[in-house]
Amino acid sequence: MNTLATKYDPKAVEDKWYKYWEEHDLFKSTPDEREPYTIVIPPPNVTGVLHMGHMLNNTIQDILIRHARMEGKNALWVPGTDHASIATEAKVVKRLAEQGIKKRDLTREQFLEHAWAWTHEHGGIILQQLRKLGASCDWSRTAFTMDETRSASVLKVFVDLYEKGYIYRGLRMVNWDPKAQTALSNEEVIYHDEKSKLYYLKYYVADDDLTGETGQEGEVVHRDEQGRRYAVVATTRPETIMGDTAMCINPKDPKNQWLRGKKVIVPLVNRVIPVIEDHYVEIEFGTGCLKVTPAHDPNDYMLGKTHNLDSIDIFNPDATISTESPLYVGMDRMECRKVIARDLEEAGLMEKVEDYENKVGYSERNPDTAVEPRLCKQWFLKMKHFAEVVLPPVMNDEIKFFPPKYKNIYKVWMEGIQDWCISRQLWWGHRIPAWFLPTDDPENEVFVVALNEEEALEKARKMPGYENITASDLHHDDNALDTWFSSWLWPISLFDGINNPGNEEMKYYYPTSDLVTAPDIIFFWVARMIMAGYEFVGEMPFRNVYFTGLVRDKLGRKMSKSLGNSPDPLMLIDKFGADGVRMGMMLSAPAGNDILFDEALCEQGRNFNNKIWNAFRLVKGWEVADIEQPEHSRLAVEWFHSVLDATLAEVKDLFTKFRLNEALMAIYRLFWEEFSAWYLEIVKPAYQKPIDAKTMDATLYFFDTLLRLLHPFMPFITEELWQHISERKDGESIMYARIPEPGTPDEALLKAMAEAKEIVAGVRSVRLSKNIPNKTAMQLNIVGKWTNPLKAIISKVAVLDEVNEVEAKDPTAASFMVGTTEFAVPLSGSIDVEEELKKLEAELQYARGFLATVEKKLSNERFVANAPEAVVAGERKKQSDALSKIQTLEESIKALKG
RNA sequence: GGGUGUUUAGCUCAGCUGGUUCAGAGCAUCUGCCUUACAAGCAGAGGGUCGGCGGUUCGAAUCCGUCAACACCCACCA
Repeated sequence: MNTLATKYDPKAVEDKWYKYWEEHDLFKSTPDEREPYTIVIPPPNVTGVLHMGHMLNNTIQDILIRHARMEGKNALWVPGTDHASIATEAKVVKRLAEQGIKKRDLTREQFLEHAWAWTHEHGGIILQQLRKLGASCDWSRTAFTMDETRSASVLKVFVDLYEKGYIYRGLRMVNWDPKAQTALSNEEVIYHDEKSKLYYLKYYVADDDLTGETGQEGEVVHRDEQGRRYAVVATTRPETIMGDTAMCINPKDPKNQWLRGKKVIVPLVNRVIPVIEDHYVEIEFGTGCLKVTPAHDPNDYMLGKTHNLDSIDIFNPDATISTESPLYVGMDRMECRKVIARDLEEAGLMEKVEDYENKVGYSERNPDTAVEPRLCKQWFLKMKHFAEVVLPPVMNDEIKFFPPKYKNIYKVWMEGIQDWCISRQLWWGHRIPAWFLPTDDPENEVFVVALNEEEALEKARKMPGYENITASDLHHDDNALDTWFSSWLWPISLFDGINNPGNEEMKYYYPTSDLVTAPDIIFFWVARMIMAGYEFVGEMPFRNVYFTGLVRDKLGRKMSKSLGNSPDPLMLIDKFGADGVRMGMMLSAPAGNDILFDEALCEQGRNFNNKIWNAFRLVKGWEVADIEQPEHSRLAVEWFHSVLDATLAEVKDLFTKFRLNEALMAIYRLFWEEFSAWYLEIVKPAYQKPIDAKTMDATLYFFDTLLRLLHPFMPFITEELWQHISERKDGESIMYARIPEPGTPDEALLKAMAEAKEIVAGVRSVRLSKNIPNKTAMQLNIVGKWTNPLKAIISKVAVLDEVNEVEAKDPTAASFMVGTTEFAVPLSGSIDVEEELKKLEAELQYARGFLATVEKKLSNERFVANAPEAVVAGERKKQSDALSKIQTLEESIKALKG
């Protein structure tokens, strides 16, 4: 008798095996003659902590990596973290603020010291957490987007792209995050529908001589009590009127013809501005009058350019009102909106206010902060060339997207691509390798782009007029690069392919195999990595991209801190074990759909662990003796080989399609149903009786193979049991055990077993309804001939002491049908004739109905004429089967009644 | 305002080019069992007009049209 506990305890084994794997360098990969299989991790924020999204994502990656390793490939999973420029800087600023330190009181160097301190303090926590999950990353390669190699790569690429003419500096209306005080790319702006107000403001006509009305139909003229005329402008942002430099109407708008050529007065501000005309203005929107604020709206900026308008920037970088404004200086924009609405109302300059719903852009990294359009000089990367290069390989599946619906999303983005704003007014990040030279004309900057200051100086001295310049005259650009400007190089820079092109590692590991990521960064990251791959290596960065779903709670809501519906992954691991949680994640993760996470799934995972554990206890408890192999065991071994082969083939196929949850489910059922409930029950020797060697060997082989199949999903318990199943050498691990190639299953045998199971279920059903204990051996009669080859199995599992062929059924026996064959279990006592009749008659009725539909089909000449022969033959078979079944039932009923 | 995807059992999902793998799986539910591996378990059972309507076809969950609901992506109507 074995002494193992009846419940599996993950805590006792998980850390032990992780340590073992690390100590024996089992995650490590170096180039060799095997086929490589490579994944680069989507680098998490260096100071972040593990959340459910990471959990899902990294579980999938680990499953793929472990599976590839067990297929004999040289599997490498490269880990690392991202410096997350804007998010990390925000955290550091916040912490400094808590200590009473303001960022602007620090020098760049001082600030960076704090940032590095923060990074070292929190950095890598998330990588420790990944270890708990079982992630088999090659930790010796752990990289950071701001480490030496990666930083050098970024600078080199910047200089290269500048020299190729793809990077330029331009004055543009950009998305400004007033909290972080930096520009953002278009992709970093998240639009939300928002309930707001539409304010209708009165713009009086300046020096009104009351002439100019056309009297045409449709003309709308507003007058106040004194008869003074005014235009009405609808706006959602009254606080920007201080920046108004024109009012615009559509020249074809009949309502506003009288305003043509006039000047109007900005309310409260009393600035006189011209009325301009442009077809851009929608006649139907509001009153057809648009206030133009070139400094604070992209469309207005465009109007300003075409109509040569002044631009008044009334905001400071933090979105408080600047001294350019005559009013409300220093007030926050949101506060100002309220105040100015009140003041306009009081001054009688507000026609009306309506409820309105519009879209407002928010900063991705500061979700409470509305983005402010702002005109400023930034660095941009021209994208057209890149988009043209990378669209075809995705569309023609050289790079495959799973699920493929993302191809279309990718295509639309590429076709409408805009230049990428790559500069950020931040310190935490890669400093832009540009140096400005002194110049008398502030409108025209003079700068050089170079890898470092020495080179910059050298380049500067070659410029006319700057021959004698010194290093102290150079001003290094203060801006940092967008974080994604380093992550887009990740699959290359991890192998040092930028600094050291064509090196051995690049040749071996690049292109990587699969990328696993969430779809929300398809543009930020996936698309740009493809661009970088083709641009800097001339080859795709990965062959397949598997987009996971979003992790939601079981009600389908997004996980969020405010809802409190986001479980802490480490608490889950503590409660259910890493294997249990991994399985819980995977059970709920159909390819490409969002996953509705429910703790109950981890429970199911834990229960499965326990099932495996107990199956192991059973098998390990058997004594082997030199005895004959029983017939039922021989058949069971043969049958299970076939099921195993079928599942091996199925799982192999599902892996190529990234249908991992289905693969797991197939293995789960194989283990629980086929192996535990059927196979083990068949071969299990009687209590305290030994087992024959042949069956034991086969069983251990099966168990071993099942553990291998399960290992990618549940690495810890499988290693634990695999190590116990037979003697292993130190350093040996299931991680490198091969998953066998599937053989050809014996279809006839599988079919026979399916029938055998039905017969067994029939007998068990009789037992249950007649209250016959499972231990009591019974007799089973078949009406007609036995054709099923698995009689021995049926006898053993259904606990039968006698199996006979009979001519006719004993009317007092309980009967059931499998296919067209009737089986009968003779009962010593009398059966409930009434109940048995009811059951048989119900079955008869069903069979007759079924026959009717089949015959209707067959009597349809067009069906017989048009349908393929095999289908018609199938229907005829159904017909004859139904007829024979009906006959059998009718006879039974007659016998019972008689 | 454009575009894409989804809708099949109480829940989460499979069902590929129309027909014997066609209505399936897991979980949940119900019934009976503490049967010497496992009650975190065993055995058995019930449960769906395949979102609605219309069409093509001998035949539709599957193809076409249309409507509806939900989800996501994109877009400068203040």
